[in-house]
Amino acid sequence: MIKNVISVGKKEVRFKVVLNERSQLVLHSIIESYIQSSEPIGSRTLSKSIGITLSPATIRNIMSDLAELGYLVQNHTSAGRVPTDKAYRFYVNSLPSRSKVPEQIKQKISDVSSEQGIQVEEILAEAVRKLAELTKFASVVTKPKASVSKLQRIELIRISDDRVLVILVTKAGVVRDKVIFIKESPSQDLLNSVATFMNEKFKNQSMQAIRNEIHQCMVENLDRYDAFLPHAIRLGKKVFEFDQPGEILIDGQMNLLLDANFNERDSVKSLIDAFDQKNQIMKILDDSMKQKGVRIFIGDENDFKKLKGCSLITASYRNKQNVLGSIGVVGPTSMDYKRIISMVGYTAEILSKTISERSYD
Amino acid sequence: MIKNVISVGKKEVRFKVVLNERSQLVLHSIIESYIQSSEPIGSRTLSKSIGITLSPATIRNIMSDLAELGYLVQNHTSAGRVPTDKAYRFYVNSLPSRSKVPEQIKQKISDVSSEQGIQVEEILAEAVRKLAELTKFASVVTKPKASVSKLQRIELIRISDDRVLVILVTKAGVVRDKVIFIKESPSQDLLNSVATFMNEKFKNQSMQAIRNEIHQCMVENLDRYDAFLPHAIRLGKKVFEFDQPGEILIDGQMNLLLDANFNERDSVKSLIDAFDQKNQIMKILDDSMKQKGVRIFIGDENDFKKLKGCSLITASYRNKQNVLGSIGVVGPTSMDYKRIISMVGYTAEILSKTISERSYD
DNA sequence: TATTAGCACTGTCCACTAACGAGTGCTAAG
DNA sequence: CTTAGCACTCGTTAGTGGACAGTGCTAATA
Repeated sequence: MIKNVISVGKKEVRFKVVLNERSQLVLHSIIESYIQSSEPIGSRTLSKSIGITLSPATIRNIMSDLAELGYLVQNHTSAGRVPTDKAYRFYVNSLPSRSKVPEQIKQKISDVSSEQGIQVEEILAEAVRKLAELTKFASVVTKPKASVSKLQRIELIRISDDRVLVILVTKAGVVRDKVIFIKESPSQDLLNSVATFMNEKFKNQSMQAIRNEIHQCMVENLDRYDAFLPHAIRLGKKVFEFDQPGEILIDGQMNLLLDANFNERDSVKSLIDAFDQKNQIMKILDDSMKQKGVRIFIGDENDFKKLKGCSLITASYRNKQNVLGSIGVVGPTSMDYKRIISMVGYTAEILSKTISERSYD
Repeated sequence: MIKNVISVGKKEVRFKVVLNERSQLVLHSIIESYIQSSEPIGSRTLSKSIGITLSPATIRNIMSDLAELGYLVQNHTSAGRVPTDKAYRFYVNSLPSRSKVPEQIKQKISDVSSEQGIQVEEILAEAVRKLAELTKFASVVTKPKASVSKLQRIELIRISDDRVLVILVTKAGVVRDKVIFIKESPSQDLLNSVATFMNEKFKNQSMQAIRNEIHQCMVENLDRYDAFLPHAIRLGKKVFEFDQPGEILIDGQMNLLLDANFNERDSVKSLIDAFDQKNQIMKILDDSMKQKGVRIFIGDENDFKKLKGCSLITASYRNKQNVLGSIGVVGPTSMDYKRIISMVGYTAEILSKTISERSYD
C-alpha cells in the first residue's frame, strides 16, 4: 500500500494516496456482500468468501485502513463494518459502463410499448410502474418539458363570457389544457381566427421560441391598432404562459416503506416528506436530463437532505428531435447498483423508442 | 335488559332481542374510548370514565352480554375488550346525521376553491390532498364519469396518415384526449367538417345519449353512400368509445402505513395491494354515487376482502346538472367517525360548489 | 517487512425467569 | 339487580447469563 507520511508536530500522520489493488478488492467484496445481505461484514466472513485468500487478521488490518480513509464505518466496537457513501461512489465508478440486461427482464420492460392507441402520458405511467415493480423500489419520471417540445396544434374554445379553454398539442404527443381569463369576451369566431393564425405561424416551433416571438411582436406592434393583431398578441401571451407545475409521476413508494433498509420510523417519515416535495426531486431529474447515459446520485451527493440513505439512478429519454425528460429509481444506498443501473438504462431506451414512434410527425 | 329464553333440548339458550338503554350507553362508551386510545378497554377503566356510574363488576356483566351478542371481542383472556364491526355499525347508526365542522377545518377545506384559472382535475387533486392531510388517512376521489357528462365541444386533429387525435371537452369541465386509428386517412378538412357537424348536432347531450344516437344512425343509414355521412358515423363511433380506465385519484396512502393501527407487516401488504387494484375501490365509490349524503362502509361490509380492518366514508359530488363522482376517506375501522364523516360531507359540498362554478355553461 | 495465529476484550442477541399488573369470571353478600 | 372480594390468566417488563461475532493488539513466522 502506498503511504505518505507527514509530520504534524510530534505526531506522525499517515495516509494512503491511493488504494492498492488488494485494498480495492477487499473493499469491493465488502460492498458486494453488504449489498446482498444488508448486514455488517466481519473479517472472518469475508476471508471465507470466494475470491479472497487472506486471513481474517490481514483483512482486519486492511479494513482498519479503509475505515480510516472513510470508506467504512463501524456502528459499535464489536460489529462488522458497513460501507459509506464514499465507498459506494468508489464501487459505482469501478463498474463497467454498460452491463447486460437479462433477456427475461428485457421482455418485461418491452411490454410497455405493446398497446396501440395509447397516449404518451400513459406510456410514461406504465414505464414507471414497471420499473418500480421490477426493481422493488420507488420509480419516478418527468413528463416531457413543455418548453422544449414543438407545437403541433392549438385550439381555443370559448366556454363563457370571460373564459377561454386553451388546448395545446405538442409534437412529443402531449396534450395540455388550461383555462385563461379574458376581459374582452372574444367571440368563438375571433378565437377561431386567432387559432388558425397561430397554427400557421407557429407550427413546429418550440414553445420557448414562440414565447420569445410573441414578446418581440408586442414590443414592435405596440402602436398598431387594426382590430385583429393586438387581440391575437394579447391572447397569445396568455396562452403560452405555461407554468410547469409538479409534472412528475411516481410509483412504488410503498416498496421503499416495506424495504428492510428503511425500518426506523423517522427515516420513513423523512422519505415520505421527500416525495411530497416533488419539486426537489424534479430538480434532480431535470439536472440529469442534461447528460447522456445513466446518472447516479449516492446518498447526500444531491443536496436534498431528506433523501438521506437513498440513491437515485436516472437516465434521460427522448424522441427523434429532443431530450424530453428523465426516468429513474430511488432506493437505499445499499441497492444492487449493477442490476438497477442496467434496468434504468434499458427502460429509458425502450421509452425513447416507444415515444419516438408515437410522436406526432 | 330484555331477554328471550328458549329451550333447545335440555340447555337454555338466552339472547337479548334488543339492547336496553344502559347497555347501549356502555357500548357507546367503549367504542368512543377505543377510538381515542386504540387499546382494549377494561371494566375498571370504563367505570372510572365520566358518564358511567356503575361498578366494574356490573360493567363486566354487561360486557359479557355484549360479547355474546357479537359486539365485542377479547384477544385473550386477560385483556380488555375490543369493538367489532357490528359495534361500529351500531355506533355509526346512532350518530346524528349531521354534525358540525369546526370553523378552522372549514377554513382549510375551503382553500380548495381559492385559485382562479384552475382546472377541474386540479380541484379534485387538491381536494383529495386536503382531505388526506386533515384526516391523516388515505383519501380517494373519482373523476367525473364521462358517460353522464354533457358534451361541450369536440376537436379532431390529424396527426399522421392513420391517426387522429380526439379531444373531448365536457360541460363538467373535464378535457379528455385519445388517439384513434383510421385506415381511410381522412384530411384535416374532412375532420373539421365532421367536428363542426358533431358540435352542432350533439352539443349539450350526454355521452351516453350520443353513443346511442350514433348507433341508431348506423343502423338507419347503412345503405346511404354520399361521401360525408358514413365517414362521420364511422368516425363518431370510434370517437365516443371512451372506455374509462382507473379514473381515480388517491392521496395519503402513506398516512395509513404510518398509522398505529396498521402495524403488522401483512395487513400493510394487503392494504398496498388493495390500492393497487383501483378498480375495486372504484366500484365501491361508484356504488356510493347513487345515493345522496355520506355513506359508510365498515370493515368487510364491502366485499372487497383486502380492505379488511378498514372503513370507507364516502360522499358524492355534483355540478348543477348531474352527480359527477364521489370522494371519500379510507381509514382503520377504529377511526373517529364523527370527525371524518363531517369532514367528508363538508368537502363534498365545497367540491360541488367549486365545480359548479367552474362548469362550462 | 508483510502476514498470520493467538488471545483478551467488547457489545449484541437470545432464552430464561420472576415479578407485576390489568383484566376476567365466579360467588356470595347487600 | 348490584357490588365487593377473590382466585386465576396471560401479557409485559426487567434482569440475568451464556453464546457469538467481531475487534485490536502482540508476538511469532515466512
